[in-house]
Amino acid sequence: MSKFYITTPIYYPSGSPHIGTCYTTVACDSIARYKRMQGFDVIFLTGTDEHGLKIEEKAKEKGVTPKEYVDEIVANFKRLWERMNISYDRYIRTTDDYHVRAIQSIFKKLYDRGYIYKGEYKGKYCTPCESFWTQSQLDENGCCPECHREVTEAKEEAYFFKMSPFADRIEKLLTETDYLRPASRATELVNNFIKPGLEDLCVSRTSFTWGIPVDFDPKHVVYVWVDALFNYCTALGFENDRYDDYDKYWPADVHMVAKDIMRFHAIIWPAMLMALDMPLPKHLAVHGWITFNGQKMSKSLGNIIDPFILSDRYGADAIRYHILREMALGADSSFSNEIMINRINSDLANGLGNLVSRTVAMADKYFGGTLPTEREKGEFDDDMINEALALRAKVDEYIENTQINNALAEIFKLVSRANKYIDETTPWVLGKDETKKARLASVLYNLLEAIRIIATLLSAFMPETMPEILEQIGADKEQASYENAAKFGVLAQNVAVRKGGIIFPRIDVDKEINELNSILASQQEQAKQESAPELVPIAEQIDIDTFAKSDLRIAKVVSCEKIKSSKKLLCLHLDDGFGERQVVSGIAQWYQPEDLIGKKVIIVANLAPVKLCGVESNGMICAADAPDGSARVIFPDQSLPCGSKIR
RNA sequence: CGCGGAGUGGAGCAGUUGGUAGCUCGUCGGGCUCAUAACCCGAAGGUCGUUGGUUCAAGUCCAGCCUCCGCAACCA
Repeated sequence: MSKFYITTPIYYPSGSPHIGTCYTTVACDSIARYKRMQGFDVIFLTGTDEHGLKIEEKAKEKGVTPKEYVDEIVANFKRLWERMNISYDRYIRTTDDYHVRAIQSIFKKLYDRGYIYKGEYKGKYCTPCESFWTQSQLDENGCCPECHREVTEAKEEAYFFKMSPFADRIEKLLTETDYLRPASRATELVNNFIKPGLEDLCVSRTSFTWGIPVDFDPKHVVYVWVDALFNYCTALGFENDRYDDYDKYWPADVHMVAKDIMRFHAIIWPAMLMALDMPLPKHLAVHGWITFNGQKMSKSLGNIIDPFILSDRYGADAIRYHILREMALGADSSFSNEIMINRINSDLANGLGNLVSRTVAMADKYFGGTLPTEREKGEFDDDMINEALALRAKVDEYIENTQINNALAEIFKLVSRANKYIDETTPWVLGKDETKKARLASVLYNLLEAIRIIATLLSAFMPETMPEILEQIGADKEQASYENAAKFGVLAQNVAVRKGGIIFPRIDVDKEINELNSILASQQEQAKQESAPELVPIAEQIDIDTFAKSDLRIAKVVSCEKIKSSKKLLCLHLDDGFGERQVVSGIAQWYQPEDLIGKKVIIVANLAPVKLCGVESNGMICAADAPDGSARVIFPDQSLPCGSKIR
């Protein structure tokens, strides 16, 4: 029996799982189930990446230990996976002790081989907080985001992983093999990261402690790359004795990830495996994001789609079907309540559900539920039967290429074909004619067979409802096997149907959309309240002399234009009373150049010049934070002359 | 000129190596009545973002332009 190893990423439990993580997991689950059905020896792995500064901070905010904090969220993830019928074989947590030990030994191995070396990490350092920050983490004044005091350039001792030795091999992996799916993303990676030269990767930190200690240098903690990526191996027992099937299952057949972490899996992960001379995973399947009404999902927009709510309303399988059917491998897919409900109605309720319902009802009505064994072939039979017989091979191929949406589309073509077959053969007419009983039995039998094949193949994608359908059409487990999905005539000639409830109820579109919108609105309200702008604490006290060092002046905007290569920057030419001055300001999102030209503003006149996106900036325009997160420029009394000093 | 993606009937998308546009939903008309007002058939609707080029022939190749999106950068 051949093996098949498929993984989701390990998710970062800094918040509840959303529809995007749900998609990745459901997609992997469906492939795992399909492969199991085909007889593969499958391991399906998912888990959580639980270390790092962010978790440490969130836990601190809540007043619990980091472990307590992640335990709670992990429970949430597991609850959702249970709700969505995720059949994972293993769940790895990077806080599991076997993983911790394994990572320490992997880190040491990389070090011993010379691929990890000790170096210096440069960044902004806040002395009172003893914390390192990157440029983007700093607050709006370029100060420490925690205490809002000044930061200094500083260096931190850190371990680095050498990337450059692997650049060529990685480029080949991306451009000359079918590792990356879709392959079209390779150019992006090569142009952005490989061609400019791969920089060595910082793989340890001393600025936080919630992580795996480097055992030979314990003031360091292993940073996410080594810690998280190797989960795919440690979960099989690599460098630990919790499991012992690394040799059997590695390399992975498919790593599925969303596009935001493609880079890590396409470049960094292969590099680390190469450094240890380990086999590389066979495929990296990259999918897009689920966007909500065309926008990226985000907490601040309050448009996070809650899979718990949706699955409670429409059932896990309906949600699984919708997201699997909608998402094409490379591209983003737009989600809206309307699209989802329409899809559920047309495909599941009108198409499949109704097909089962009418077929079973007719078997019931004309034959009391049990078909007689006499048969009579007729026109249209072969056409539908052939289509049914050809289906499995097509689905196999799509699954092989991780194209789940196409696999589902293919299956639903047979649903349509079967519905059409009913119209072609008009069983209700046959039912009125005693001499046509054998023909009628054939028609119904063929329909039941088509449904059996459909439901069998679909059970990997909709594991909750398909058994119900199979039950209704009188198919037993053996008859609903993968093996039998490529055969016609498997059900007993005198098969007995069991009429049951409606499997996919039709949804009242308008009513549901209204209700979902009101749920969304109340969520949004809640999100707003939770993120109610806490005022930035007043900074450390200073004396008048310190303040006097800042020279604030009135200046008039003479001209202003957008800086083309950036999204947020405006370049302003000012008259500061002494002459012309060029200032760059990050307010392009909120102000058009015309809004500012001719206006007087307040500038910090004695700031050291800097270059932003290549444009020199001498000073800064004063602006204040608005509650919605935007910045509003402060306009002083417009009669003040340019150059007036503010004090 | 930072990198990449996208612009196709009302909406969402297919269109492989160039040969006069397809699918799903929606709309309209018809049929049927077994079924979850479901199902089946038919019709309307597109100068395939724009301009120019290559070709007997371009949505499909080449060049320029416009618009949208994502990433990166950056937000003093």
